[in-house]
Amino acid sequence: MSNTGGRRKPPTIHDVAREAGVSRGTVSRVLNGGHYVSPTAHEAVNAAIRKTGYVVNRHARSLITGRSDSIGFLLTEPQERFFEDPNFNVLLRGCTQALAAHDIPLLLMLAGTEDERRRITRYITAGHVDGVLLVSSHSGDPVAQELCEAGVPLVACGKPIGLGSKVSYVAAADRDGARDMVRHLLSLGRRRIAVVTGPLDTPGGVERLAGYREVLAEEGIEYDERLVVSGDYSRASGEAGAERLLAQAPDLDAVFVASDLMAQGVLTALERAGRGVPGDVSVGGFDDSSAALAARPQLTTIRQPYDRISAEMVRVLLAQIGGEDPAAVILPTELIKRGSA
Amino acid sequence: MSNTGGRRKPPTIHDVAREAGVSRGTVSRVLNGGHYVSPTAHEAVNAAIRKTGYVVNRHARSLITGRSDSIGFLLTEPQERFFEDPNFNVLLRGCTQALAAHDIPLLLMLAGTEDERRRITRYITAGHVDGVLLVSSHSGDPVAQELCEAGVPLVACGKPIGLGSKVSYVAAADRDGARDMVRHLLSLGRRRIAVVTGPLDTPGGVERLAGYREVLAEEGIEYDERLVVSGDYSRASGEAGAERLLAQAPDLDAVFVASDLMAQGVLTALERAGRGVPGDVSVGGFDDSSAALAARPQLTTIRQPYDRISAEMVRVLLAQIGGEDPAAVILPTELIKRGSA
DNA sequence: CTGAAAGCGCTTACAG
DNA sequence: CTGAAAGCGCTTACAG
Repeated sequence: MSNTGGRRKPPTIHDVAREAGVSRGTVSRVLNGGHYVSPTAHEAVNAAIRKTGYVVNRHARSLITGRSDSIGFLLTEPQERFFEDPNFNVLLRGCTQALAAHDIPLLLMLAGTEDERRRITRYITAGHVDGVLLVSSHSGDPVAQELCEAGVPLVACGKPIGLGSKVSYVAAADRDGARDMVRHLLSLGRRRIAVVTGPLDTPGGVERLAGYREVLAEEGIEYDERLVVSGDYSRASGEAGAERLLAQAPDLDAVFVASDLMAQGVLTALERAGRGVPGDVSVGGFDDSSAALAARPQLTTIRQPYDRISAEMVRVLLAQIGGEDPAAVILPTELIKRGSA
Repeated sequence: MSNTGGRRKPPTIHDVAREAGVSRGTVSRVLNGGHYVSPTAHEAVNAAIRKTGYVVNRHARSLITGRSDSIGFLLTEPQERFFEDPNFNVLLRGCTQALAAHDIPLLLMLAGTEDERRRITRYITAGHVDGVLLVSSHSGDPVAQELCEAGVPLVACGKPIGLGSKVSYVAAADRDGARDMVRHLLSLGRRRIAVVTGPLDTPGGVERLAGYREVLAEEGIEYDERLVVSGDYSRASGEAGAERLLAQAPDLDAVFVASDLMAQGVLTALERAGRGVPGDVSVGGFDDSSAALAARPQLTTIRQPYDRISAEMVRVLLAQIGGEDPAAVILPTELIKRGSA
């Protein structure tokens, strides 16, 4: 207990064995599940562990098991998005906590530049982590590609475009969510519904637009290109997108925005244009991130179940590391009504 | 290169040695700085490394060096703040990148609950990381206390209250920043300047209030308790604080808010009360986080140099791990003028 | 400048 | 159920 200054050498399995009066093999067996150990020995070892304050040396263990018992959280998006988007935080926290429950540390890896990508790919394929939680849904991500080919267990957040079906992912039901929102806007009496999509090389970009088109078609409303612009999920792109929409289709009476952050930008542009929300224009977001509550008015939006998404990502990844086959998990979304629509 | 399915066994130092026609000791020497190695051997080893695609096994290295070559980024704040506060993101990213430049992975550690705190303290004191970047400035943080006593190299972000002077930290010049802001508000002709402080058990809470009081005293303006309330750095606490201020001191003509996020809340409350910003009331924030740009109007604020803060935290921590004494680094702030004051 | 050898702390067949 | 022993991949004095 008393550790006066400096770090002293921590006890090893050898110290525990001596204290318990057994061999190191027996201590190790207790540490690894307690199979083939007599109750007496088991107890003696546990007591010795408590007494010595023993904690396993993970390096020694990893050296022999070949596993690192750690997981990488890899972000290949441009750096700025990471700051700005509250969703990342929620995901990162959820994954860290889910892993902590398994006593597995999370290594944060940022691969923004080409150099970083190379370094990190090398690090991962060298086996320094047992698997990777991937946040990046742009198509043709070279890092994801390489990791896949190297056989590194991998779970993506959102369906990765262009990586084939052998890669695991966890995603929200984007299309259904979009459908719910557009139907909600219709139920409000809106007919000139514009849309600000996400990047069209991401599933969220493609699928949410698809949901929008589906509902319009089902209702016999003609698809009007002037009502459609794309953003990059940033607040600024939402603002710029709304400006283009107002110029192209001044008669719009609603905007479905593919992310809450972009919706914040849309609100700014509408306010500047003198359009009241929700009086003149209804605005619907997507995510139910903290941006939805920060917006004025607060955003009616589609909740992505980020808590469940992170938990499932960890579950699927650990299963895959354990030898299971890749899997895709789709989680339902929910319409959250607030002031903006 | 071609790695068809599955993870094959990576090359070891032994493979490199054989390829280069030298002993493993020589390979190791090349890996660790190249001292006492002939140019010929050096070249042969490098070529062999390239040819085999060798990457050092960090577990084996750590086992013998006793270092983990990894750093923990420890957050002991309640979880919610982590999401909401954009400053954390900037810090986390900056630290990750600064460490990446040294090829040192960052382990993200969240110690929100008592259980997590215990688990993480154990993990760290067991030597699983070489040092810790600490984000928590509440006084009497038990984790920080324990780590300090265990002799774990530690650098805090912001001066830790109650940990004595032997712990390293990097902080912005809180008091000076607050002084600059209050002087700016005075220069605008404001005289009834209110303040929403941070938690008074954090240096940011105490010091920014101190700066406010100093300037008022210097200008012969009486300190009025009704103009002072405290928040917890959250948006909601800013909103609530402004409401109390409006009730206690309806004649206020400016508010200095100790964080941008709280300032967003203040803006919401002022708007609801029908007070125009900056017409009726000038509002000054602190941080220059993304919240400052998201606010309407955009916030005049005090920039904390988070890029430099994270870089310095890493520098000081690595120095300390290398045997240097603890150090405190204070970085200057800057007044950023925008629309709110 | 270089090789042979010891040893870091653990796990895991292998005999008993 | 248990111990003795080999071995994971590396670094580092130690001789030369």
